[in-house]
Amino acid sequence: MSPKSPPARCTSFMARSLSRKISQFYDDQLAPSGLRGTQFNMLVQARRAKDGPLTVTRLAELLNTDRTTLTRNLQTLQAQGLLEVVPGADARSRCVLVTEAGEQAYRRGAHYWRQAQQQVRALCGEDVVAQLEKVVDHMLAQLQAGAPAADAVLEEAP
Amino acid sequence: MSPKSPPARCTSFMARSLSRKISQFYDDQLAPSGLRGTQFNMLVQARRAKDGPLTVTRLAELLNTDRTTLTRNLQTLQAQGLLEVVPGADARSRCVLVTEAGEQAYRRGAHYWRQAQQQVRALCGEDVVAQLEKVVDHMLAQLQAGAPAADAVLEEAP
DNA sequence: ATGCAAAGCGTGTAACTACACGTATGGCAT
DNA sequence: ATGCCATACGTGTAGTTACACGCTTTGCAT
Repeated sequence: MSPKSPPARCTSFMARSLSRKISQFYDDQLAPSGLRGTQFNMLVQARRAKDGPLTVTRLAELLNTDRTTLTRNLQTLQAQGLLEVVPGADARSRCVLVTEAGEQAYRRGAHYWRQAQQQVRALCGEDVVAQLEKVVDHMLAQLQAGAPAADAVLEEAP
Repeated sequence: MSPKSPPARCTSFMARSLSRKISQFYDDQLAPSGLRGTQFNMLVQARRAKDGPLTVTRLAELLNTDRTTLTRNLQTLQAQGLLEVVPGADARSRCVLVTEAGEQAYRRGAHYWRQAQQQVRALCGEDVVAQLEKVVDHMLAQLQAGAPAADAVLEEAP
């Protein structure tokens, strides 16, 4: 028998700590552009609207966030005139569009974002960042698949 | 010359995505205890008060958060009667204490937390979680050291 | 003793996050 | 045509996060 599994550190706490520190780093770097990291990422994904209608729900999926969270976050960018939310083909859906000001903000932010990317790699090591990428991909996929599986147990008998 | 470095994915976005999903997972697991993940972690660290006075600032360091963030987060636990914040030896400082109700909540939460820890390991793999731990440790250390270094550039000439 | 920098804390403000819930539209079987 | 479920979305509420700022207390140098 295993003598006593070590009281392993909290995975959630680790992930949260890292997220906060890295976000602060990116926010600092992006500050001159007037964008926060979250906002820049929203802009990046919203630019996919160029390749076809982009609904709120679809954008939320791309950003790995709750749809209702995106609704709130879109508001700050709308207030700044960087995004528009217009009625979609379907009368239910609403689609996101990047305004010209939004495009400019994106280009402004992209410069500082690239700097942040480089600095993080310089600080932490290219290999470490690559490892993080791998780990995140794997864990997100497993969590995505695992959470519904837990729910299904309760819905097995309708 | 390098032909064109690939447009690497955003490290901040990866970290945030992982943090959100894992936090949701832990929050779900901890739900029966009436605690959120953040709250449970606060409780865990606050229990160090047993080994000597624990100031707000010190606790914030242990939790890798901004001190003012902790001030807010403590309020929800105080409102539930799980923590107390009392004047410290130093008339400036305030110290955190875990109440008896807090101890009970901790024990209740610890059960579900262990389950969450196990499930994450089962889902994602022991090795992957270990890798995450390594990467987080390394990156946090580097970012901690790196951010001040950037500031120092501006304070070099007083 | 005085005065001044540093330590320790809280608040105002603003952003990010998601669950529970409610609303309206669409599509399809009857 | 009707009815019903699924789809798409917003809001109420509550928790998490941090920066800028201001307050009191402490400790030390003058």
